[in-house]
Amino acid sequence: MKKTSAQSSISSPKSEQDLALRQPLYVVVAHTLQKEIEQGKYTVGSVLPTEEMLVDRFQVSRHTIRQALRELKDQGLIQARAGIGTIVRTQPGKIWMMSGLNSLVDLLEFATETEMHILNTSTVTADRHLVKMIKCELGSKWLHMEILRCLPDQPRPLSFLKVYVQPKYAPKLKKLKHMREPIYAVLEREYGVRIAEVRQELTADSLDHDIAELVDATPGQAALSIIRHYYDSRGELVQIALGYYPSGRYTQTTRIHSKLDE
Amino acid sequence: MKKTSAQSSISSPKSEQDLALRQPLYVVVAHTLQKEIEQGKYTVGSVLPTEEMLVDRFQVSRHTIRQALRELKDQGLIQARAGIGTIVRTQPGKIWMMSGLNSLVDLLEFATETEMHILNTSTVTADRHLVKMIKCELGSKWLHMEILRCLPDQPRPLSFLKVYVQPKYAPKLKKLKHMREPIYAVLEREYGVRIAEVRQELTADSLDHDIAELVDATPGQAALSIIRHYYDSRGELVQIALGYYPSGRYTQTTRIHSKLDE
DNA sequence: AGGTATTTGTTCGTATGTATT
DNA sequence: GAATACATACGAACAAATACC
Repeated sequence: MKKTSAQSSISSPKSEQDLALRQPLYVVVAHTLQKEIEQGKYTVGSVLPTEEMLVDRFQVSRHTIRQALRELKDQGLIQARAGIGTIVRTQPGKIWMMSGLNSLVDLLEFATETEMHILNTSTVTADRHLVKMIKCELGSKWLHMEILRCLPDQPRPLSFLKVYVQPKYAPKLKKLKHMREPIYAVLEREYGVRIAEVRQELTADSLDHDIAELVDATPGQAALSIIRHYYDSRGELVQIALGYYPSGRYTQTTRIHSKLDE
Repeated sequence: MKKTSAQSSISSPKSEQDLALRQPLYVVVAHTLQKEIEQGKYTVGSVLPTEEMLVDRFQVSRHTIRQALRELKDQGLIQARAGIGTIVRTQPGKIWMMSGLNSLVDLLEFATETEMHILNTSTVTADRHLVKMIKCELGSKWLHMEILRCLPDQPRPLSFLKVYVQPKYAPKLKKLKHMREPIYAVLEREYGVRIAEVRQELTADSLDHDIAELVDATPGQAALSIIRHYYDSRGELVQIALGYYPSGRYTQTTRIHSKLDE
């Protein structure tokens, strides 16, 4: 007499869960609310239903509702204040599409909008120079690809990428010449790999002659250089990308929130 | 017979709580564990005590332990995996001190280590140019300060900052010429303002002549330009900072995690 | 100004599911 | 398959912040 009062309005009890969605309840709730915010059901500045009302609506415990709201809070989507309620802060996607990078979802979705032209592909062993560049293990082997990333309606490339992928994923990658989807999407489709975390390191640099020519920029021009390490859900490093973004073509916004301060 | 079994080993029952620390239990637990990781009690790669053991040790519920661990997880400090345990991923502070920016705490602590030389102070009204630069409201008034930020043992400045602060905080700021603490610390000490969120926008630029001279760099050299908007816990904008970091003097690392993907 | 209702924040307890060894 | 350890989910209560009268 405890199991009978479970889910009702958000996902069918057992039929649809078989193939696709066996997701936790709080994820379902969070997604539902996020979609509704995107669709304008709750506008920026407006107040979300109280936790108790959401409990009634989704027929889950307050604990589950709060966990869902915490996800949205961590994304900077909403802001909760005791005594007031939960207000919508920003509309996801809309404004930040091209520049935003607040969550992994944003990062990956942004990558989807670009075209990838693969210049060359090779297999490399990490020497000291490469170890220093991308902070991998000495002697480790990698599939190396050089890529130009372009936006559909822009004359000049967005960036030049040097990508290093674990060799076990080489078969499906090494013959590619052109992609409309990022490499992580290929890995997911072909190998079932899901990226769970990205760590990136960001500096300013001057473009050298070779790269400047590739991206149609002037040598010495300022550029963002970004090194990204991609990890799967088990914490294994699957991909490293080194990107050069000439100044004026890319801006990155980040949100840093405080929960633990002293 | 429920309240008597509360806190014991982490904070004295009622004596020390009066003046300073009336913090939630999970914050205390999180801080304690973080300090212990910093001090090497748990090294990188090692396994933290199980949640049940932590329940015994801190004499709090598992829910509270999990909330504490979630804080550390969100910072990228630890990684939990079912069936395995909770492993330490990175040692906070140590390596990333100069470069790291994973949480607001890192950002603010990093700022503490620098010396600020205030070049000049003035009051400005936002014109179209300023609105475009720092994305504030047209006609709003700001206390403007130009600052050189230096690291104690480095010959050249780390960065040049143009800072805009709400005029209501001007009295305690406008006569300053030198600080060993960042502006937010002054605001907190003098006005009780606590920064709860920072949004930053990051691009690469070439240094113009004036700024290059100030930071002892060559004109045209690449630099990170970072715009930061500081908000308090009520979501009010209290400060905007525009920083120029010549290439080679500053690197920023960020961690992006996925919890909600579809 | 002050008290009460509302709403989120924190904390306890308990049970079951899932991943790993 | 069994034991271990984290993940998810239920319920309940009180505290703290805010709004309203």
